[in-house]
Amino acid sequence: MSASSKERKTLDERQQMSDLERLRHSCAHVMATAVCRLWPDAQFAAGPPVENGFYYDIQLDHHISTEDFPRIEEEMARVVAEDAPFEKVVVSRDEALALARAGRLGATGERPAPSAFKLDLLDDIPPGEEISLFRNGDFWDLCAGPHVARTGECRAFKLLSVASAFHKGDKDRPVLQRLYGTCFGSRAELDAHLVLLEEAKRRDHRRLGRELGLFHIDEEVGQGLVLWKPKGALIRRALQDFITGELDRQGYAQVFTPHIGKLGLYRTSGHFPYYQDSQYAPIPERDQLERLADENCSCAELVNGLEQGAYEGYLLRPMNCPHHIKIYASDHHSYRDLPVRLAEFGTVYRWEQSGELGGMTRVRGFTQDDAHIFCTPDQLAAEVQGCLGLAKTVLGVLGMHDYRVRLSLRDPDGDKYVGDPANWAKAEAALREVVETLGVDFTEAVGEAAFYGPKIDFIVRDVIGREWQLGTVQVDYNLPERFDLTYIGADNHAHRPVMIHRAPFGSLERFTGLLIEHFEGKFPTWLAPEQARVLPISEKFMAAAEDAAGRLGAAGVRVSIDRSADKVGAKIRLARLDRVPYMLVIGAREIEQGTVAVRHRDRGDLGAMPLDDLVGTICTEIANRSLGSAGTG
RNA sequence: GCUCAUGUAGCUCAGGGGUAGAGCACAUCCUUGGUAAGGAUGAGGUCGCGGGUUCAAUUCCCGCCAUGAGCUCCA
Repeated sequence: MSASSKERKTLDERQQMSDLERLRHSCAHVMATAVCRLWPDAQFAAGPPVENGFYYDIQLDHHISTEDFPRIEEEMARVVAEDAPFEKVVVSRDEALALARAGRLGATGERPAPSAFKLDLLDDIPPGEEISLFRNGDFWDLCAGPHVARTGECRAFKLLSVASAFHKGDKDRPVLQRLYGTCFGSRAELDAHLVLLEEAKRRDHRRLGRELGLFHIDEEVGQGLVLWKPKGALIRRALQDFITGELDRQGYAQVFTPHIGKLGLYRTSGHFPYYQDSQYAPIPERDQLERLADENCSCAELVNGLEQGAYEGYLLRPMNCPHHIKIYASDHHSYRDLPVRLAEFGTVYRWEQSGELGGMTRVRGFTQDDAHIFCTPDQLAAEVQGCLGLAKTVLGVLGMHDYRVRLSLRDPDGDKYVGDPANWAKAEAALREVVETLGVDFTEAVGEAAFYGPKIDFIVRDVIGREWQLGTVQVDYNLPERFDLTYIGADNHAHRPVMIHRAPFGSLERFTGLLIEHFEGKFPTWLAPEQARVLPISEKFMAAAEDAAGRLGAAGVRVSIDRSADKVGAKIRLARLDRVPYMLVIGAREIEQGTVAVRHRDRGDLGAMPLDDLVGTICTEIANRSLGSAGTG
């Protein structure tokens, strides 16, 4: 499917634009009018409404920067004040072509240069479909609409950012400047939205990760390589323990395998050299390197030799499957043994493009909560069901309900797929049947399947609205074939098992990043790196504080003592900034009464209670993996 | 990888052709306190890295590296 056909909406869909989308789309025209007045040689491509605003793609020699925003906004305000009507004019294709050739579309007057992008967009309009222009004052644009009545309605607007984008999302087409803005029905709504954007920044896992001491990414270590600091590691351990418990219950076997493998392994799997652009470069063997150096071989010769298998080397693994496959293949299997479920927190390395890296959500080295299930075709549906149930359980325990499920199918016209069409049909039917029983909404995405099989993905949004794939369940007919995997069936003949790749978290890095944003750092007690902090009123009560912390620690609670010379108010402030769920204040009063004064991160002052009561409360909360008040926001 | 922007103390940021500043954090001391910031003093910087222009560059120019937004990509 080409980008343009994916993006192009039918006329019907366009007419169904919501009021807000209509306003924003109109504001995009207002912005284009202003840009056109300031830079008459600007060429416009497409300018649609998007989720939180609108953009217009512009080709212009002048590089628009944020410093230009005030003058563009001023000009926009003028266009709004003029309150020109948006007038729709239906034209014939020939008329539209003539106007575009005269440079009159996306313009405030005729120009020597044709409206090249508009000509291109005209080409995409199917024969027979109505072609319309919209005019506001002098500004004429090829546009199906709809629009608001007058420019005066676009009062509450703001330019947000400028970025680049390829024309029609195609990297072989020209790079355009994409100017983003937003528009609301009222100034108050706009202001509320801008406040929301600011709040979103405060939830950003990169910021919280630093403030809470969870992880660090160091230039000298390498881009996209996450260092889990002690507090982040505690969260990860809690997650791994949680998932391990679920795997034990569901009959998985845990394995451990190395992070590298010989190139031949990946030639067999098909990942080398075919996908080498997204892998770290191979590690050639030392004696081979020395021999080549002696022969004054060039780099290109080395690369060619590695690709063709003339010399051997190792690869940082881009996925765990081949190792698990080799474990499966190391034994003979009867149909009675199946399914074989091999699980590992497996670390993989992928050479993601530098512009795509960010925080923990897109990294170059990450650990999947991976497992591979080898089963008979008949077992496939039940196994997939188990996987989906696990993913759903995991998300449910964490209070993450704002996700969508995507059933990714093959494009029947595509040629990138491997395997028997009958198997595909069977697998797709099985996945659809299972996902329907899951009790969540799902969408089907044709053409999104992996080349080796269909899959089901769990997709969540981050704090700035970007969608990320987390958990995934993928059916694979390809690798069992390539590695010639077999099991002996009841008929005493060798049969090909089906493989399922699945990872309910996706990767611990991405999942933890999204979890930080989901909880705004306020992890439920079972995940909180520091579950309780003892705050002695003064140093005089340090012994009592030590005693209380000792008893909490003995009960398995992660507890610390604030030994600073600060007053209680300051200690509470710091503990709250660190998002510690339970604060225990200890002073003369508590010692006399044999209690501790408890304050909860979200619930405030809980009053005095015997320490044993509190230990019981906290331990129950941890054992139940209770969400408490976390995750409700 | 592409376009644009950014890079000054651990963090958030101000400044600006004549080798640097604030707040917070940190250290020491005073204070020993009652539920979101007690006070004083001090330490801390090759102004991302490398070139160039200049008598002089952290400041201007170029290249690189990193970060951010968007695009493209994600087996």
